[in-house]
Amino acid sequence: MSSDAAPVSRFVRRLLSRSALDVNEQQALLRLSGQVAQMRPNQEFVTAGETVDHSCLVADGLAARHDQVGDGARRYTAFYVPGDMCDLDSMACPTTVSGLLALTATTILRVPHVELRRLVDGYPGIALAFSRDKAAEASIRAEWTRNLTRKPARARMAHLICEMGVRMELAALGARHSFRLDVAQQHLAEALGITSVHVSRTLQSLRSTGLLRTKSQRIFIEDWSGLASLGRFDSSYLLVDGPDRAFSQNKLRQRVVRRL
Amino acid sequence: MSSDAAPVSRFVRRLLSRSALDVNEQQALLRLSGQVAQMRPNQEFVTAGETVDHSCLVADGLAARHDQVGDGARRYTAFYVPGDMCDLDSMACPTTVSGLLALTATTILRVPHVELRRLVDGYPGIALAFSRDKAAEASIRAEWTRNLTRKPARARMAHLICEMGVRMELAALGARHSFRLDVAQQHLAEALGITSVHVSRTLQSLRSTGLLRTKSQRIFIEDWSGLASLGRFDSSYLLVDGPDRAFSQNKLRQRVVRRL
DNA sequence: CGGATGATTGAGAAGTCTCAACCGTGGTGG
DNA sequence: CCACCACGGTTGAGACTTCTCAATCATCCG
Repeated sequence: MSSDAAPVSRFVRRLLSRSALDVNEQQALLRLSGQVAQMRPNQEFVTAGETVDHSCLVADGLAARHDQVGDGARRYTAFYVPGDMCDLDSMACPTTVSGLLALTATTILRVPHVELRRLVDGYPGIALAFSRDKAAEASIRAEWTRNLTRKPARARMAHLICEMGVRMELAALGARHSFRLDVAQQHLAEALGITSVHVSRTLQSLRSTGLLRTKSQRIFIEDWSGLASLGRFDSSYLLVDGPDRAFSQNKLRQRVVRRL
Repeated sequence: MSSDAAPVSRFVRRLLSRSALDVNEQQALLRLSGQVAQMRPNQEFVTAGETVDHSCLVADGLAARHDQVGDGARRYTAFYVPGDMCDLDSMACPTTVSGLLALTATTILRVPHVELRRLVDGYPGIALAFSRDKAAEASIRAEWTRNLTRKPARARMAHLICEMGVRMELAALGARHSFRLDVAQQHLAEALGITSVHVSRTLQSLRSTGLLRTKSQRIFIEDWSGLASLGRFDSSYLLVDGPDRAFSQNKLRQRVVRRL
C-alpha cells in the first residue's frame, strides 16, 4: 500500500470547488492513501458485477464508466478527469453494475472504503462534501441523458467538448478553451451515441465553421460562445460556483492544499 | 402541515427492497410528515433554479425530472413512480438544476429536509438506505443514458416499458406485465428522444409483433422475454434483490410496514 | 521500411424527422 | 340528446441525418 499526495490534493481541490472544508478536514483528506495502479489505454480497472472494497481516484489520464452490450459495442455513461473519485457510490453499493476503464494511459489510486468511511463518520464537512460530489455526478449524468436526446451530432459534440473544457480547467489541467483530450474518436463516438465515422465528419464540420481547432490530442476552442450556444451548454449542472457552495474563507483554506 | 401514512409506507417498502431497516428505523420513517399537494397533468412542482427546503415523495400518479430547452421542447431525464423520493440530492444541494413535474394527476408529499436530516443523523441504517437509494437513482440515470445511445426506437421503447413494469411491480402497483402507464405519447417521446409521431409508429410496431397490447392507459406485455431481449433489458441496474441487499430477516421486518 | 492503429472519404441504405391532414374519443354546452 | 370542440393518436410523403461498409490515407513505432 503506497500513497501519493498529489492526486489526493487534486481531489481535495475539486471538493473545495463545491463545499467548504476546514483545515482539519482537508488535512484528514490529504492523509488518504491507497494502492497506485497504472493503466494502459482501454484497460479496465473495475469490471461490472464485481464487488469492490475501494473507490478509484483518477490521478492522471482519463477514465470512463462503460457498459459492454451484447454485440461487443461499448457505450460510455461518464468520463472522469484527474481529481475525480470514480465511484463513491460503491461505498453504499459495493457490487458494481458498470465497469470502469482507462481511455488513455491513466494512473489511478485505489482508496479503501474503510478509510473513506472513517472520514465520513469523523468529519461532517467531509460527509457533506461527498454528498455534494455524488449529487454533482448524478447531475452530470442527467445532463448526458439530455445531451443525447433530440440533438444533432454537431450540438452533442459541442456540448461534450465544452463540458470537458470546464472540467479540465477546474482540475487545473488547462484552460477551458485549450486543453488536452487524449481520446480516440471511437471513444467520443461511444460517449455521444454516434459512429466514429460520424465523429470524424462532425469534427471536420466544427473545424470548418471556425469553432475549434485540434492539434495532436489538444483541443483549441476558437469561439467559446459559439460552441456553447450550438451545444446549448450551460455549466450550472456541474454544480460549481453555485449558490450552494459555502465559500466563506475558502480562498484562505485552499492554501492548505496548495502548500503540499 | 398535514401527514399521510400510506405514501410514506410505500416509500419505506421501497427502501426495504434495497436495504435492511430495523423496527425502530422503520417506525421513525413512518412518522415522517409533510405537506400534501395535488398536481394536475403537466403541472410543475419544482422549478429549475429554485432553492428548496424539502424533498418530494410521489404518493400517487407519475412524475418526471425535466429540463426546458430553449425552443420550448422538453426532455425528461427520470421518471418517478409512487414511493419514490424525487430529490434526496437536494438535501446536499438545495438549489435545483432541473425541474420536476407531474405527468398525470399526481399527489406529492413535501417532506422537510430538517426531518430527513434528523433521521439520517439519528439512524445509521436510514443513512445507508438513503445512500443506496441515491446510488440506485444514479444507476438508473446511467441506464437511461445507455438506452438513448445507438439503439433504434423499438429497442428504446422496449427498455423503458420493461423498466416501468418492474418499478411499478416493486411499488405494488401492478405486475410487470400488466400495469397502468398513464402518460401521453408526447411524454414517452420526450423521455426516449424521439418524436411523438415516431412513438406512435413504434408502439404500433411493438403491438403488431405481438410483444404487447395497450388498452386505455394500461400496458399488457404479452411476451416479456421478447420485449426484454429487444430492449436489452437487464434489471440489475435497478439495484434490487442484488447481492448488496442485507436481507437478514427482511421478510419479518417488512410486516411493520404492511401492518399500517 | 513495414505494420498497426486511427482518421478520412465515398456511396448507398436505413432510420427518423417534419409537416400536414385525418381520425377517435371524451367532455361541454346548446 | 346531439353538435361541437379539444386533445391526443394515426397516417402519409418527402427530406434529412446518420449508418454501414469498404477503401484509402496519415501517423507513429518497432
